[in-house]
Amino acid sequence: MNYWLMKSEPDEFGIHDLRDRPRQTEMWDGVRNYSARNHLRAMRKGDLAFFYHSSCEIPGIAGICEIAREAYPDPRQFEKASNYFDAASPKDNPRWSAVDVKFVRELKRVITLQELRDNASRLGDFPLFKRGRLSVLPVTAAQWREILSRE
DNA sequence: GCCAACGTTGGC
DNA sequence: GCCAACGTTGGC
Repeated sequence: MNYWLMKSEPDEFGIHDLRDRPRQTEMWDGVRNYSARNHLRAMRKGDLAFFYHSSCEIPGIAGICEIAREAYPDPRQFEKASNYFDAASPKDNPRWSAVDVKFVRELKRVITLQELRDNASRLGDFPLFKRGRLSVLPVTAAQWREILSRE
């Protein structure tokens, strides 16, 4: 099993929105960055992901979700009215992928970006700090455990 | 709202 | 294939 971190702006879609969805499941669409997309495609059903709140008052990890459906073509890329429409994406070889995520639980408290930074040495090479603004990124099992131990 | 850090695009 | 210009992300 693999671990991931997925970013979302809580004003748009936060961990509570996922919790309140029918079947507590939602399509994770709109990823328009190739390395993030490649991470989506590497996800397997049952993998776990940190649900990270970005662009908000207190950025950090707010909950845990599970990959409920593996990568499939993101329907938004073909919808002209969508912000995520991509006229250059071939119908027979869609450029962008989505997965379905299912709510697992909220964390007892948000583990903030500040706190993660303060403990960077214990996390080792953590892509959240480095690879720019990637919205979907891998987490090692050791990092997963280390972060949850702070809860 | 600013701006640094990246990623993407497109001219050459 | 280089790289400047441009766009986006996301913390602050």
